[in-house]
Amino acid sequence: MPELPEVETVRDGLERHVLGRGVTAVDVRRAYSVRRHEAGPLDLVGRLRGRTLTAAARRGKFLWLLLDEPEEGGDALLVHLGMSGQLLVRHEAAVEQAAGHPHLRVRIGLDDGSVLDFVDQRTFGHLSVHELVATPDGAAGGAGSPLAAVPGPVAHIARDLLDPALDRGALVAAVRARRTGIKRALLDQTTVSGVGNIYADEGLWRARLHFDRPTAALTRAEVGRALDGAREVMAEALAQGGTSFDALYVNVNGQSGYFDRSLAVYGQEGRPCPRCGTLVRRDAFMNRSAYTCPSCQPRPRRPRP
DNA sequence: ACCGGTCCCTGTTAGC
DNA sequence: TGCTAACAGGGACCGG
Repeated sequence: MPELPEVETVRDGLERHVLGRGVTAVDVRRAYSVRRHEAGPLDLVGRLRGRTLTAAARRGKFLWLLLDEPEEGGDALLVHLGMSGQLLVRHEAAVEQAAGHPHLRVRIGLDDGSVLDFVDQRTFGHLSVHELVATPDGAAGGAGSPLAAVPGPVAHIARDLLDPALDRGALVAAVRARRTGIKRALLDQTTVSGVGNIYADEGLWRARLHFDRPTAALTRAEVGRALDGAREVMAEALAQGGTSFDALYVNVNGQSGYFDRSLAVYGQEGRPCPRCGTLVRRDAFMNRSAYTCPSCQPRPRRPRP
């Protein structure tokens, strides 16, 4: 599934391939894929047609394309890829060849004859148009952090771990102020964004912390290790997968082979921990999974109250 | 205000 | 072989 590194790869690909292009047509094949655009598919089409794509931005797993001739404060096409979403630029013969793709949800025609296709098998992803709002980023950025203009639905999303403006000290404090387990805190988008199940588990393994350790009882150093671990794994994945947009066009979905080789615990139930050889364990967690090394990441003695 | 549980959706795989 | 259930999971939403 697209995690933050894949979303950043897509953003980078959009920046290099569709900026400056004008929107000539929008074909919404499945209304569910634009469900977050409250005024409906026809309104979405009207707000995009004739506009020019002027910038590609991202926060966490949300990405957006800024639109020209802004209204007061500007507006943008907001995209979330969900579990299986892809944004694909198609040229020439590929435009027609892909027109019948079974999972093509929205097709955006561009003024050079190419199209930007939103393909999404499991339909958790969505597109919508929103005006930009200013956010003080109090959740993670703290006082003195730069203001940011983001689409309305992103206003409550904290800065992500790859954001240069992230205030690490304030984030550590915010995590320790929570009354929950460390993995829940890492996955809470209002505290820090962009950390999904994979990077939470890998970051906690690097930090040698069990996912259910209470945040309030962790030291600043321990929280810092968990955040740094997640950030480092994401940065490494980004470095490995950064060319997939150019190379494939058909697949910006993270299937570069990186995960097969590099994941220490995620999806590795029953296989040896790369650090100590103890077999990796899977636990049910938040309607999904949590993977740990039982030796490196011992379970807290007392469960959280 | 904060926290935890539930649900949305579809295709693949495991199990009986 | 054919069916059902489990699973993948970010984020909106809701009740306590």
